[in-house]
Amino acid sequence: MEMGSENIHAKRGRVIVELLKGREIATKLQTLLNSPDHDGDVSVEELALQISTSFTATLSVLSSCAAAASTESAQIAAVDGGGSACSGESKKKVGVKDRRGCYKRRKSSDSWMTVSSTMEDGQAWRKYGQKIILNSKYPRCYFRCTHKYEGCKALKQVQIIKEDPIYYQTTYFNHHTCTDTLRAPHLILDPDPVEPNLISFQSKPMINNISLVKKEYTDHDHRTQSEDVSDDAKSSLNPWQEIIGLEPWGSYKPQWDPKMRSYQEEEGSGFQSCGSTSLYGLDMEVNQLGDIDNFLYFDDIY
DNA sequence: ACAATTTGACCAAT
DNA sequence: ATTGGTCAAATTGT
Repeated sequence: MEMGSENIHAKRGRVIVELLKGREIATKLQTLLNSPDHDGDVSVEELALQISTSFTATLSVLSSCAAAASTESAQIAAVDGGGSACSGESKKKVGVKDRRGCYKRRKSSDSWMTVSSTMEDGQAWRKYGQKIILNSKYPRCYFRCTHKYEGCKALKQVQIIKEDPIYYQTTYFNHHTCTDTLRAPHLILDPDPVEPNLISFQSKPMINNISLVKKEYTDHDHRTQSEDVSDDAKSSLNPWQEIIGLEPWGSYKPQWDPKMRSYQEEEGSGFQSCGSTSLYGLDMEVNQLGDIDNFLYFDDIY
């Protein structure tokens, strides 16, 4: 296994997948134990073994993450501000527009990550790219806010991390600045799952902090009505109707100039890293595990 | 007709 | 040289 070559991003994804798997099996086991005459196709012992295996795999990934954290912590570190994005007059094919591909990573921006069983988040997005990602089974899709040309800088990246049931890992960059009237009319809610019922894993450089913060979260707020999720699909979400969020790590923050149709320098607001409720050590403010099902938020620092 | 998506090219960072 | 993020022409959808 090329464990060492795998980056933290990929490892994080695998951790999530493993945990999801484990919980899936645990739920199965629960069902099995609750049924009066459990003569299912799988034995209790078998399920227990699968859970154990899944968690072992998770721990294995985590320990390797801790080792790699220090070396990779700077991977998104920024080139300090200053020069324009496209300074050089480089060799490019004739006929190609000037600003193509010109962008620059920013030191930091609002960013957070969620894992959800649906891609739908109530926002109007427009896909602008897709990439095969190293060590990833599925491509990463790039979206920007539909109202980009009104100045909204919101972006997101979506990637399937697990199938059957399907899970999408979504990384958001920048909050929407477009007005409510510009958004989908029936979805005025703040879509940014910044401080919902959350679990945060903060690691500097390794995981040393877990905190849970409670907040209500209602599902219908995050789904469009036009988006017809079949009853079939809905039921398959349970009990997986959660979103797992991972905290912002540094990233760039390009500013789109609607008139110039180009990116401009800008430095923006810091992310309110829900630190107000972060605590050291393992702190469970959520009364029970059931609450976690609604929304998980991982606060993770590289 | 316009709007959204697809996809290879392009660029910065590593 | 490789990788990931973005652009924009071509294509598809409405």
